[in-house]
Amino acid sequence: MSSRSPDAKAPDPARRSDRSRRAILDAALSLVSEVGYNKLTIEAIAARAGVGKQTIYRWWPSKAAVLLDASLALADDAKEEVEGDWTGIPDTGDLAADLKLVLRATVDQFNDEKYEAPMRALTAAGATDPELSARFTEQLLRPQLALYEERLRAAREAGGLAADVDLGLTVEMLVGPLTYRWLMGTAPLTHAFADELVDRVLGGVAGVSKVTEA
Amino acid sequence: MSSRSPDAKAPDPARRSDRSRRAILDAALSLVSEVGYNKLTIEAIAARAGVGKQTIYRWWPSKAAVLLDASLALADDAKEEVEGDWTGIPDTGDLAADLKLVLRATVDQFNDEKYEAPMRALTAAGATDPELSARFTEQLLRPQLALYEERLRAAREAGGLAADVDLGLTVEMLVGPLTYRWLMGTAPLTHAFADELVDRVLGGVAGVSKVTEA
Amino acid sequence: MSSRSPDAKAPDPARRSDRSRRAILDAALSLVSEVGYNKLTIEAIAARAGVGKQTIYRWWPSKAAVLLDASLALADDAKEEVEGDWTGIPDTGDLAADLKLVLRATVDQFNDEKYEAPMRALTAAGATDPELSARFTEQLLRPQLALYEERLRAAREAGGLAADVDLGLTVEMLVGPLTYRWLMGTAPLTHAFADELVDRVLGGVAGVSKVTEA
Amino acid sequence: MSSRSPDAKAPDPARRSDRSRRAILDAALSLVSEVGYNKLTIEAIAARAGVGKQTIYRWWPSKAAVLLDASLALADDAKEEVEGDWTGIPDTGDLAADLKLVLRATVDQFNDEKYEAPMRALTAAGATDPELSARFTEQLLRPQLALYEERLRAAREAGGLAADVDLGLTVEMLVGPLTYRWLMGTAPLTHAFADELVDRVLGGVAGVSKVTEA
DNA sequence: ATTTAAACGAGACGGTACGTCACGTCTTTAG
DNA sequence: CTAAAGACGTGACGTACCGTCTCGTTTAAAT
Repeated sequence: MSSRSPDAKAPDPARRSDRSRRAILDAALSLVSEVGYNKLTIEAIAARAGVGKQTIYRWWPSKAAVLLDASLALADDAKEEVEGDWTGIPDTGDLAADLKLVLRATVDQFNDEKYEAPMRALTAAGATDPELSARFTEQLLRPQLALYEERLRAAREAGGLAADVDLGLTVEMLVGPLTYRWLMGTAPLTHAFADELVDRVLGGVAGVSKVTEA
Repeated sequence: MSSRSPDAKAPDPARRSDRSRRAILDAALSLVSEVGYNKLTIEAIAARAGVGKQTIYRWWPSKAAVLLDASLALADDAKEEVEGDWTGIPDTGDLAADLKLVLRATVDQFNDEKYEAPMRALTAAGATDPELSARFTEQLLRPQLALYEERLRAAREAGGLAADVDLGLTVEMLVGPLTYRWLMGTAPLTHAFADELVDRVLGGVAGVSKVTEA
Repeated sequence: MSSRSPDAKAPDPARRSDRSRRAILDAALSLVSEVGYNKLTIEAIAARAGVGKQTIYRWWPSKAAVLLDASLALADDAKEEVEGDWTGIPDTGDLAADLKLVLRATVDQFNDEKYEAPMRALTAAGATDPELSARFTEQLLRPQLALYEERLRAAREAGGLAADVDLGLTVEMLVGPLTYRWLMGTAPLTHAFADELVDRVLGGVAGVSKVTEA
Repeated sequence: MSSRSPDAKAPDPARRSDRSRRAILDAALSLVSEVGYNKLTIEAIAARAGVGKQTIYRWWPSKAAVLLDASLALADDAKEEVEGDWTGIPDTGDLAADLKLVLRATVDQFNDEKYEAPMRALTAAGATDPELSARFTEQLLRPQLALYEERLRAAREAGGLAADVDLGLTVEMLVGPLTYRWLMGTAPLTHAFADELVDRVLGGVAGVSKVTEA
C-alpha cells in the first residue's frame, strides 16, 4: 500500500528543492497563525513562500497535510531547542511531580499562539478527514503519548503504581481532559488544572496510598 | 449585546416559515452525513431544502451555525424519542453502574453515523471558530455535562463520593478521554473502555469502598 | 439542434445584464488591439470589464466567440456611423467605379488597427475551429458578400455584365485576392491594388467594353 | 543580423542530433493532425518525440516555428515523392490546361487531412504573428507562387498573354480565391471551382480572345 | 584511446491562465 | 408582496503548460 494512488506518476524526491520545502512549511505556519485555518489558502502559502502552486500540489495532497508536516518540523525544532539529548519525561522518582511538570508544559503549549493555531487547524482537519487524522495521531500524538507511557511503566516497575494498571488508559486520562478543555473551552486551561488532574488520576492507581488514604 | 450587528436590519422572527426552517435543518443533516462537512455547501442545502439561498443567509451566519441548530434539533428529537419526561441520568444508587450506562450510550452515539457526522462537523468548525465553539459548548455540551454533574452531586450528598471532590473535573475526566479517543482514533471506542474509565475515575474519588457503594 | 450541449443548464437570457455584456465586448476589443490575440486572456477581459470570469463563461464558449460578438457589434456601430439607411453598395451606373469605392474602403479597414486586430484574431481562431469559422463566415462575412453580389446582379440585369457570369465566383475573385494579400503579406495592400483588381476581374466578364461601361 | 539575439549563446548546429530533429518534426505533424493546433503543446511534442523539452526550445522559438519547419520538410518530401527532377509547372503550350492541372492538385492538397492541419495551423499562427507570417510566406508560399509566375511569364513571352499583364496580380487572382474559399468555407472546394477560376482569370488577360470574344 | 565539452532525456521549478465551484449579495419573476 | 430562482462580482480551487533551470548520461569532436 502506498500513500499515493498508483496511476499518479510520483515525483522524484531526490530532486526536491529543500529550499522550497522549508519556505512552504514556514509560510504555512506563519499564515495559519495570522489568518486562521479557514482563511488559509494554498495560493497564499505559495505566494508567501515564493513558490509555484504546483510545487505544493506536487508534494502534498491538501493544505492540512502541509500543516501536519509543518507541525512535525515545528515539534522537532522545539525538541532540539530544549535539549540535544532528550530522553523523555524526567524521572526524579516522584511520578506526580514529573507528570505535573510535563502537563504544565503542555498547558503552556496549548496557550501559546505559535503552537495553538496549527494544533487547532490539524484538529479541525482531522475531525472530518480520517486519513489525515490517522497521520496526525501516529506521527504527532503517538510519540508524545509513548513518552508518558514509558514514564508510567518505569513507575510501575518501581512499585509506585499497581501492577495491573492499564497504562494506555492512564495516559488518556491525563491527556484527554486537558485536550477536551482546550478544545471545548469549558473552563480555563491552567497549571492548577494540570496539577489537580494528575493528583486525581494517580489517586486511583497509586500502589501505596498517597492521595486517597488519609 | 445581540448576536447580530445593530445596523443589520433584523428579519422578523414572527414571520419565519417553520416549514423552510425544518427543511433546511433536515437537508443540512442528511447532506453532512452523505458528503461530509468539507464538501457541504450552502447551495446544496438550499437546493435540497427547496429553498432560496437567501432564506438561509437571512437566518444563519454560516453553514456551521446551521449545523449547530440542526444538531440541537436532533438532540431534542433523540431525547423525546427515549422518553417524554426525561429527568437526567438515572439514579439507582449504584453510581458506577449508572455512569457506565450513560457512557456506553455516549459511545454508541459516537459510533452512530447519524450523530457522528454532524458532531465531527461541529467539532471541526468549533476548533477554529471561537464564537461557534462557545455556542456549541454552551448549547449542546453544557446541558449534558450538567446532567453528569447533577448525578455526581447526588452521589456526593449520599456519601458515595468524598465531600471535597471537584465535580466539574470529575465530569471532564469521564467525558474527556472518551472524546479524545473518538476524535484522535488512538484506539477503538468500546463499552469496555467506558466501563474501565468509570472504574478508574471513581476508584480515586470514592469515599469508602473502591467502586460500588456497597 | 441547439448551440449548447443538452445537459448544460442554460442560463436565462432574460435576466442577462446588458451592462456587463457591453463592458465585456468593449474590453475584448480594446485588449485585442493592445496585446494581440495570443496574449488576450479571459481573465484580462473580465478584469477590464469589471466582471466576474463566470459571467463570460456563462454566455460565451471561448474568447474567440466573445471577439466574434464584439466584432459584430463593432460592424453594426460602424454601419450606423456611416448612415442610418444604408442599403448596400452604391449604384451610380458605373460598376467598376462603385466596386473600387467599396474595395478601397475595405483596404482602408484592413489597414485600420481598430478593425485589423479583431479581424486577424477571428481569422486565426476560425482557421482551426470549424464551428467558429462557420459563425464567422455566416454572420460577419456573408452579409458583406451579399452586398457585392447584389450590386453585381444589378449590373448584370442592366446589361453591364454577361448574362451567364457566376456572381458568387466573381465576388470571391474580388475579395479573395485582397484577403490573401492582407493575410499573407505578399505585397502592400493599397488602393492601386484594389483598382487594378477590379479592372482585371471585370475585364474578363464585361459584356461590352473592357472596363467602363462607356 | 541573426535570427537569435546576440547575447544568447547559440548552440552548435554541427552537434545537433538529426535523430531528435526528425522525431520532433514528425511528432509535431502527427499531433497537429490528431488534436488540432490549439491543443498542440510543446510538452506533448517532446513526449511523443522522446525528447527533452529543452531540445525543442534550443532550436525553435515557438511551436509555430516547429510546425513551419515540419511543413517545409513535408513539402520537400511531397516534392520528391512526385518526381526527382521537378522543374515547376508543366508547359504543354496550353496555359489554361496547365494551370487547371496544378490548381486541381492544390485543391486536393487543401482537402487532404495530412496537409490541411499544419496548413491551417500555420495560417492561424501567422495571422497574429507577423514575424512567423513573413517566414511562412517567404519560405513556403513564395516558392510556389514563383512557379506560377514563371509559367505565366513563359506564356506571356510566347504571346499567349498580353504583354502588359501584371503577373504577380494574376497569380494572386488564382491563388487568392482558392485560399479564401478554403479558409472561410464559403463554398466547397472542388476541381470545377479551380477550372472555372482559371477560365475567368485568363479570360480577362488572354492576348487572343478566348473567353470574352464571342 | 582518452578526454572533455556540448547536446541530450528527464523533470522540478516559479509562473500564468485555465475553466469550475461556491461564496454572499442583489435583482427579477412567479405564485 | 413574499420567497424561489438565479445572475452577479469575487476569489480560491486544482490542472495544464509555459519557458527556465539543473541534473546525470550519451555522444562526438579534440586531444
